Amino acid sequence: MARSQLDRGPHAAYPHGTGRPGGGPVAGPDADDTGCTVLHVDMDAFYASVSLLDHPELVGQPVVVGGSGGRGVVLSATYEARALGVHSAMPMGRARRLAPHAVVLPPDHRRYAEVSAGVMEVFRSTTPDVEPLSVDEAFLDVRGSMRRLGTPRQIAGQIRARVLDEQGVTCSVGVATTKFVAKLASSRCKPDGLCVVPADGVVEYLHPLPVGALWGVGEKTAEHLERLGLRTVGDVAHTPRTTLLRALGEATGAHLAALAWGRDPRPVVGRPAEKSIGAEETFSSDVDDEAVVLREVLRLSELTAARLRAGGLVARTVVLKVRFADFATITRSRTLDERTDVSREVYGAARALWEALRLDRARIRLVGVRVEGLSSAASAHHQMRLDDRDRGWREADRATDRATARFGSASVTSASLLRGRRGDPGSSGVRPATRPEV
DNA sequence: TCTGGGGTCCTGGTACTG
DNA sequence: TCTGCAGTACCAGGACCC
Repeated sequence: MARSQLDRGPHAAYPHGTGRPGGGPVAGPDADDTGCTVLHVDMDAFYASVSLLDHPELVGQPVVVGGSGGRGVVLSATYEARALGVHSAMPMGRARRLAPHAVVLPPDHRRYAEVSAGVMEVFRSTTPDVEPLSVDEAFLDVRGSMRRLGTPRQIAGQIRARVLDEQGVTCSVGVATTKFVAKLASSRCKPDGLCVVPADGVVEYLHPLPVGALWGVGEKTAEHLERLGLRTVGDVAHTPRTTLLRALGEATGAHLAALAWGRDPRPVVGRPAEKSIGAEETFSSDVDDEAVVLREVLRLSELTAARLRAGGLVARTVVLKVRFADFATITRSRTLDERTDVSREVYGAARALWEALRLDRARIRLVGVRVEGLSSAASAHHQMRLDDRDRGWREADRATDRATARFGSASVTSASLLRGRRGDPGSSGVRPATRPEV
């Protein structure tokens, strides 16, 4: 989806590959695709496009998808809304001022997952080498599919046609020799575009672009580079590597030095294993009541631990995140003696971290709970059987998971969470079973 | 002008250990 | 027993991406 700086940057020096002074197209739908076996497919305004499938009467109108609460941000917007200045991640209040007549739709994540699965199926029937980046974009390595399906350009065309035909939404495809350049190309031919960056045109394509086009350069790094007098990718490319390393650190400096010359050795691989799982929640208004904060920490701990168990994982480290009313954010973490997937243990660690902060009626905007150091539960549980310190809690969690799977997430909750919901209208029709307080 | 939520990666500091 | 050192783990924060 178009959310990065890449997407928001000014257009390429040779947009849509109409040509370059004194030569063939440096990039565009008709450029030479020899050796360009990496495709980046990015759905156009995905959430908004999918929402319009269920609201065809709104096609052609400015539509914004986002939370309707006071603190929501724009998840996606149609190109008609974008023309008015609305973009994703923008606060909803500001979007409403920019586009007062825009229709605001709430997100429908179930529907997005459905369409995403269909799109990914198109990708996988094209090549087994698919690396999903998110629900709406993926890298494809089509080297092994060319004999069957044609040139990379032809394959890109087939994918675009099938996605539109089967799912009713458009996508843009970048075709290049590397992931970075393919991603850049797809972002710069949106919407509903195709852009090939030929192997011998990469440097010419990259160097006029602003530094923000480099993958990993956000607002802060761009400012940093600007202070060094570096405004374009070409400026970065012609800066001594040692200077970049000194200014940006070893990893970032080396990364940018390579990307600026179009060097990106990362292969297209399947989705790597998750490294952390977490949940966070922004309160609808700032909270200074510790009991309210702890109830939320409990709910987030249970949610996080349930996701651990659903994935057959255990975690070693628990991280508590707190954002204050002034947006200052801190994190505190604790590494446990034993890996766990038990809600009570995750909450226990998170609560201890909260108490160690010793806050005195601080105004809290957000709390979050995250677990890291993930590994397979199968091996960890073998160890745990030798010391079944939490057998009862683990069994309670399993029972909760079964009830949740059967009756929905509202069916079982901790006693303290139930108290927190007192006065809320019941919604499930299933009488919630309470769990012991933790 | 007001900044969500789910993540990854990197950096620098500190503590621990052999 | 103490000290210095190097390697490693942990911790906290920042930046970035979608």
